[in-house]
Amino acid sequence: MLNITLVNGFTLKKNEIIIEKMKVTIKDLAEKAGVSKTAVSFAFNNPKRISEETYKKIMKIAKEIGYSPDPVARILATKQTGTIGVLFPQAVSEVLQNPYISDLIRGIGTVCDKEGLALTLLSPMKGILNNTIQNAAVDGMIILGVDKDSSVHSAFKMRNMPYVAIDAKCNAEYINVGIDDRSMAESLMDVLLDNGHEKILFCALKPIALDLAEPDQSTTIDERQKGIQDSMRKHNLKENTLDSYTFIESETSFESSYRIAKQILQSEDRPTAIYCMGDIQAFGFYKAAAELDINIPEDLSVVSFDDLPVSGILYPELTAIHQPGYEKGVAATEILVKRIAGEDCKSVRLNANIVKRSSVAPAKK
Amino acid sequence: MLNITLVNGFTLKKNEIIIEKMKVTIKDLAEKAGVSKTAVSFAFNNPKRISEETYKKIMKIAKEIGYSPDPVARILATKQTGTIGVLFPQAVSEVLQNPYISDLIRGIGTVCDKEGLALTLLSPMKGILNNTIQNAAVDGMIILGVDKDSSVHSAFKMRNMPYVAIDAKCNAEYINVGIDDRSMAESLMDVLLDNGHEKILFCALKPIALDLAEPDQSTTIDERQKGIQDSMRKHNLKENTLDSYTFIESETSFESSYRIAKQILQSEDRPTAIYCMGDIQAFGFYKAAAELDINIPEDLSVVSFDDLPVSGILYPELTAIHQPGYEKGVAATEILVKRIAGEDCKSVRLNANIVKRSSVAPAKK
DNA sequence: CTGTTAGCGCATTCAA
DNA sequence: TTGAATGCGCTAACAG
Repeated sequence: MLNITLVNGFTLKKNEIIIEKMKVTIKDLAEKAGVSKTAVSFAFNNPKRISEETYKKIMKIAKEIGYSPDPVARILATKQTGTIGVLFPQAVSEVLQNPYISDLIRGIGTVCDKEGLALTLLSPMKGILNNTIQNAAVDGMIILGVDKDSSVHSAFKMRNMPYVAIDAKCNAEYINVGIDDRSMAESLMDVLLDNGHEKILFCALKPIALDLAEPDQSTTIDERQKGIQDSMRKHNLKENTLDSYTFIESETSFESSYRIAKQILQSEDRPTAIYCMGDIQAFGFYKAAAELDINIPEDLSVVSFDDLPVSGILYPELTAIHQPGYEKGVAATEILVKRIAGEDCKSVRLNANIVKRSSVAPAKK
Repeated sequence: MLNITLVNGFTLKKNEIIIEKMKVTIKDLAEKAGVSKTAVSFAFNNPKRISEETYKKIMKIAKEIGYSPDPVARILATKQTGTIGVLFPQAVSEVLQNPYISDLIRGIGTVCDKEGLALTLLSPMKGILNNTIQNAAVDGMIILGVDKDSSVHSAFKMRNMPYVAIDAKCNAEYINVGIDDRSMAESLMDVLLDNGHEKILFCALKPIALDLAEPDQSTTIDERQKGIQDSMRKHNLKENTLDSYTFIESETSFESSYRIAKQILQSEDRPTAIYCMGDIQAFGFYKAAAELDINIPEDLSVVSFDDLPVSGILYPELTAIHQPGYEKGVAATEILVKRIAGEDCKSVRLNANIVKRSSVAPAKK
């Protein structure tokens, strides 16, 4: 394409009616100011290196002609993008339906703001996670809900890119930020079993089908299942009793949870207690129960993981594992920033705790 | 810094104990494969341009030595970052407390996924919005809640960067995606006035104090105020009666809304109706009311803007303006993509509608 | 169909 | 304190 440079600094593109403003570069500014490109560069990045006088002159002319350094060129030269990525295993539109994720991102965003970093939301390109890992222009990544796919980890290694996982394995070769899902799951199950519940429905988040041979199941769920079994053993229930419990999966949206809840609560032989893997699911059951005139907790006990701020809206108040979502985001990002700076870091296990409130009552006989 | 290149492709940095893997570049691959850099470039970007045979050879060696094109260098050369930014007037950690924003981002993310674009969350750098506009490495931006600050618009012009606003002015010189806030606000007020309410509390979102001389007040609120006055006029209330109504502001978090709600509902002379500018605030009032044994709608009517999916959890169901948050995000991003491609576009006004449910009852005398 | 060549815009080393 | 020269890794116009 032929560019005709006009005197007034505009460019006329052949075959296009558009007249677009030409980018004013460091060279233009240097010429107009009668200094070298280096001087201009210093003016913007390291003013101490040049005299007060030339600094002022450069800045004055910069304003006049509307110059500011091109971010991309600067990135190429410095090898620093000044942004970190959050890698989701699913489309952004899916993932953001879960308020827990918002909480996580809030935490990540807090540190980014503090560090002057931008935050980019990344999801699989053409369904392939590794494409994204290879092509994202970021200094480091935080990965969510990706555990067992080791190709992910080697992709990071190939790019030599620092990354930190949230809610993945804690004993793995990468850095993870999480809680003790197993023992927390146990405590939550204890509450139900102590109250004599026998017909319990477990409501998990739908496992994510990636570009993997076998559909991935997050280790978070694995750990929680172990915790649930720990509790059963403690209560002298055979482990395989778990099979007689119902285990369902739902999407991570309120509407989907609600739909499933409605269906379940209308069944003949409905459970007396619901064990949710996320508040968003408890939302669905609360709504469905209200509509069906099923009282919580008299007719139905509900417990859940997360205890998000916004879940305070639920009435009666939810018995739940208080999950430090925001703090997870903060911790993971702080670690990532250190790793980008070349420091060594270790996995972190954050504290969680059970909050017993009024959504559980003894099972009716 | 002195780099000693070792035979095995590792670099040893002086004064550092770190041994880091050296980046393998297009040049390395071209040499190893015995072809030109161009051939390699085509192999990755436009395979049809080279023979099947060389393509295979290149890709094979690429895998062996672990080559993949550097995203930043590619961006510099193509002048396309492949990412769009969402510019918030506040820190990400603030803004994400409002589920309405998540809804917006979901919509934006949907189009980004479809188009293969990354999405970066941008907030003011060092408190200055224009810094961010100047330095972000994106192809275009969507701006939220920034209206009256014309310096923002000239900053975009200076960078020659396409942008689209959400919830800003519709008759402005830039492209906006929004709803008819004025008439919607009127309908909502009608409901309250028709039910005989006279002590109404208006609950707005706290205006955003930017780096502006005068604190900005979003035009959304302006429009809604006009709508409210329209309704009052229609009901033969003097406009200045509005002054006798209470008008408060809250942060956009559930906790903040709840705190304020609790305070207000405990006052001697509490309002009989609450008019919320966002669901998140209605959440706060529902919770506070439940705790204070104030029944909705018998003792307190509540109406709101947004009607988010997750607000379905509220009981009794909320009378609200159904706001197409997700759709706004989609529409704005579709327009932005077109603008980046050089197409001309116009502002869009999306449909909203009032959903009358059970959170309103006649005022008690 | 393939390869050569010339930038993209900036930061930075080194010499002046 | 300043400036000339070089390179970052890639793409794309152009010539072969």
